[in-house]
Amino acid sequence: MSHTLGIRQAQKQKTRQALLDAALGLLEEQSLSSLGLREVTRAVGVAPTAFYRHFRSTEDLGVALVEEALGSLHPMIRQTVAPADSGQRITRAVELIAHHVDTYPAHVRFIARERHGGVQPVRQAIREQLARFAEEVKAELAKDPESDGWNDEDLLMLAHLYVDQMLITASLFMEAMEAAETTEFSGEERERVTQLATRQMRLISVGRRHWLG
Amino acid sequence: MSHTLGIRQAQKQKTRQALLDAALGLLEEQSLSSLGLREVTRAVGVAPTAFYRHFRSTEDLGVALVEEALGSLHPMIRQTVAPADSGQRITRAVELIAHHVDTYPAHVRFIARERHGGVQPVRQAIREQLARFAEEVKAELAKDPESDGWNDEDLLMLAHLYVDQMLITASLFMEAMEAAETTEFSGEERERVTQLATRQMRLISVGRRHWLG
DNA sequence: TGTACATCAGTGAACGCGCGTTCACTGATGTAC
DNA sequence: TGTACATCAGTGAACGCGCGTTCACTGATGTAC
Repeated sequence: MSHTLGIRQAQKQKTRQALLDAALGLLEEQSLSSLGLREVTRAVGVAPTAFYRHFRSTEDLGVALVEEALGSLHPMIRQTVAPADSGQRITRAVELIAHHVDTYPAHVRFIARERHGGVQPVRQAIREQLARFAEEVKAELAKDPESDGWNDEDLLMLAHLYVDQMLITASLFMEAMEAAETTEFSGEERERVTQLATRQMRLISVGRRHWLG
Repeated sequence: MSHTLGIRQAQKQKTRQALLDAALGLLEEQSLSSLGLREVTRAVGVAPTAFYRHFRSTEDLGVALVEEALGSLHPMIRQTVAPADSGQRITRAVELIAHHVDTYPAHVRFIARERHGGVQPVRQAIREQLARFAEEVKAELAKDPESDGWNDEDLLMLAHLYVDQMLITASLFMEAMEAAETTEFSGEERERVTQLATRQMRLISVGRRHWLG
């Protein structure tokens, strides 16, 4: 039978998750380096000191958020690079990215913001996870017949290009969402980003097909 | 004859520049959204209240830093896309980017960090300047014979791809520099980034050459 | 099943500190005559 | 050139406030017998 957590453990995890959620919400309008411990506990409704039962500092909480945010990204990336013919793969990838931004906007914003942000351990955690994703994408790409004759280094180079391009596209959808809240052109902006991202990925795919050719 | 500033104006500009320089230094280890006004004036050696003679807030100072940082980038981008044969153009572009990161590391870090940072007016200022750069790159690309048959939209799409790629490359050199301070493999890391960036740009150029082909 | 003790997530008071902002000021620089 | 007044970049004291961290605590949950 499955192991059930004790009441105490379950409640602790619930509070921890509430802290993570509250922090993610507060990070919509600021960076991790200015996020205050008291701010987070106030939003959850617990005493400031309760924070220390879960995290050493807001930096530490930030690292936990990286795991959570990139955990949600993981299955999305898997789907993105799953086999399909090239034209369809790109269309599907852009749709998946748009859907991911709709579903986890705060996660996407957090990663984009803190990837180059002011907190070193968080930057490093993001860099490590993205490197893992690139390895995974590389493994998928290697399965394509188009990858015949490619060496490992070039495949990894291409994988990084795709991963970066996914993040850029996610950021563009994010910006479009934010603009939509004030300018009422939500659908148009979104369509424009879809077109742009699709063409950029197509151009990269064309480059791939003619590489060394 | 050239107009000389009065002593008062000259001194004021000097203090203003000192505030900008100090802020840029302090932003190596944090984000703009956590930068304090008193921190900046303390670093310069003036009273906190002097800050208000130059900027309304640290946000306002941030917008001024965008102008300064992307002002220094402007001539670099011009050189980067200046005519040359394709192979040489890419080699030269990567060298120029590496040199720019060496010369203005704090500017590069600032733009990478605040492009998706927590301060909306600063994000917008960066977005506007990058859009201007993309327009400029597009104008240069349009001059190439390879651009025959390309419509405006696709040229701008390609220009954005190049601009984003330049920023990614700059970030990679930045990371390599930071890693070098602790791991003593400075030259190797740098060479690795040069190789990676060169190949990625080459792949994009191959895609360009065979686009619609 | 019941009892006695241990654990530990969350509390609440207290601390010293640096923050952003206000205000009236000073004294060097600028200007009018 | 000299004088009298205006301007204004930078000062320094003062303010109320929220911060991160410490500490001894409480009381529900867990465990041993």
